[in-house]
Amino acid sequence: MLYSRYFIPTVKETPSDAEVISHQLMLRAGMIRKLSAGIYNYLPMGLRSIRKFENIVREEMNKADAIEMLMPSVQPAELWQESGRWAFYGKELLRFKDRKDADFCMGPTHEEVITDMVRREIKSYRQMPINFYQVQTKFRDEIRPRFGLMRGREFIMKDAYSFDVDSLAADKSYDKMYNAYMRIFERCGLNFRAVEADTGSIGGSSSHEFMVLADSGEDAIVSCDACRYAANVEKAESGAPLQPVSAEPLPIQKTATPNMKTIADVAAFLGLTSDLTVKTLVYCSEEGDTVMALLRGDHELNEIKLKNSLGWNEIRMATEEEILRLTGSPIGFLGPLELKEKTTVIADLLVRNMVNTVVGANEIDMHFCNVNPSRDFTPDRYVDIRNVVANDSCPRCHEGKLEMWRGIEVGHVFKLGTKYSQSLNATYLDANGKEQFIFMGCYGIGIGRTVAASIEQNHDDNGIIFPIPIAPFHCSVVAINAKDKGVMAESEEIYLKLEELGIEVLFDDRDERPGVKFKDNDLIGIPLRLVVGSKGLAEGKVELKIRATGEVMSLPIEEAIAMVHQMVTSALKYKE
RNA sequence: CGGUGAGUAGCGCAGCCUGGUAGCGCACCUGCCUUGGGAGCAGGGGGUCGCUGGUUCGAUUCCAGUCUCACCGACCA
Repeated sequence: MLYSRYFIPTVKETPSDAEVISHQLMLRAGMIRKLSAGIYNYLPMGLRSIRKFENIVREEMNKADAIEMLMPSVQPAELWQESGRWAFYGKELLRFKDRKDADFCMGPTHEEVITDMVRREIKSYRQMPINFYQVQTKFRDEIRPRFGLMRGREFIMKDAYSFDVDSLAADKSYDKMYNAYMRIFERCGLNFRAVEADTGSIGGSSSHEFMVLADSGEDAIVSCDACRYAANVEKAESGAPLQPVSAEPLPIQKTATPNMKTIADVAAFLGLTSDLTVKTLVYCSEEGDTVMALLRGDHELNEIKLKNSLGWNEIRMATEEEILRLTGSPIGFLGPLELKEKTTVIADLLVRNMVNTVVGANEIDMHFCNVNPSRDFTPDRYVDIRNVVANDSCPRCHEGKLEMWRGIEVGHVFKLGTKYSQSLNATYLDANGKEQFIFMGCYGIGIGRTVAASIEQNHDDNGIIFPIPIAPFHCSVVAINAKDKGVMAESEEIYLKLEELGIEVLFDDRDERPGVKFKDNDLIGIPLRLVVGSKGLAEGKVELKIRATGEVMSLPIEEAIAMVHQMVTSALKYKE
């Protein structure tokens, strides 16, 4: 490709509205341009990288016996009403009407559509296992789109759906996809973790997320430093053992705590550390049911765990008025004792063995001291409802400690069970002629997001450092002086030879000063660069620079070509 | 959805308080010069000042409405 005839609109200045590095660099390198909030044009360079990654995904999907197809991005409301998600999905689902006033939506995912197709076509156990996938543009009307391709509203996703005769077979399909995902992200040279995850609005029994480690990641994850346990904090189980009872219970005592509304205030006022107090939170369901959650003072509530333990769809903090009605007290002095109205009380596991702790008295400026669970109050249940923290002991091996990371979710695999096959009535006949529900799994990869995550992980002050498998071009040939006929002729010959070898080359033939060309080539992240100048040519040499390491070699022309060929070939060959 | 802020040339910004018809840097075009890390000189093109209405002799500037965008909040009892 001739740079002068291609389209790479680079910019020197960092656009003011781009916060994270990948967004800034994708804009500066001319890969994307914003059309509207969370909606982007993919310019040629951006598209090339995206296609590269898509094709890696396709290769691995095909290798894992998934079959490519393509479903529509516009979907009829009926299917969503049938599955129950038309009501459940909320505002993220972009809905609209056609000219006949019929309801439609932009597909945020395709479980309904694929299940509908499968229930019409798959009738026998002989037709399974089967797994369909597609690479499709999705639309989710995010509350707050940001970070460029990282959290767009319109985005490209690979999604796959497996169909099996029973749970055991479905587990096999799941494992196959899990392994394919491992290969995909390894092939891209990403530093990532597969972690246990909550299933969220997709539903299902269990799932793993594939997380690219990056400080800018929107998710917190933990991994054990001794065993293989790793999980999203939303899901991570608390493995900390109960503290042994260390003190004699003292008589309960009501104490004035004027204006001490936070745990930190109360603890400081009483001369305690916050882990010796109990914090009380009140939450409500959509229907207005309330629940009181008790946690050790230094811990955070995990809303997802609480929600799941109650079996509620949605959860929100109670308002001041609701709290006043329930406890008779303003915020800051809440506790499980002497409630005005009866409510469910759920305490975190670690609250059970606390001794002589502190809770609010449900009365302004008052707390109870020397409170002892089960003696002074009994929660309805003790459940793990807190967020794990760094250095918690591992819930699996109990030997290691948990480490915390930030991660970007680039892939997610789910075991769906029969959730959708039941709601959409997708059944087959087994070997005994008996009708059974199909077992499903679904598997997503954010295509654009993975490219962004890769940039997040691979860049320096000068710009992007693409790994060869997803770089828009493998190598650039930079002619130092476009007016020097000898340099141009030699550059072109090198360019053609490399292309003949199947290498994707960007030939920078522009009539620009060398500095401009070097800056652009660094910014757009081409992994290998051959510089052709008159001085080097006098000795029959060109310069090979490796973007990632900064390593520079002056080599005879043929050797340089061979070296590039060898480096590209070995980078693209994936070792099993 | 709430809070804050911003919309002026392709990009980044100034001007607005104190109304008189718009400017800077980069980018772009022409010419000269230059060619190993975003050069220099000279000349030039490009703006319904987000949109609608109001006040005024006159509005980018003041007022009202509206649209768009960005940032913050939804880690707390």
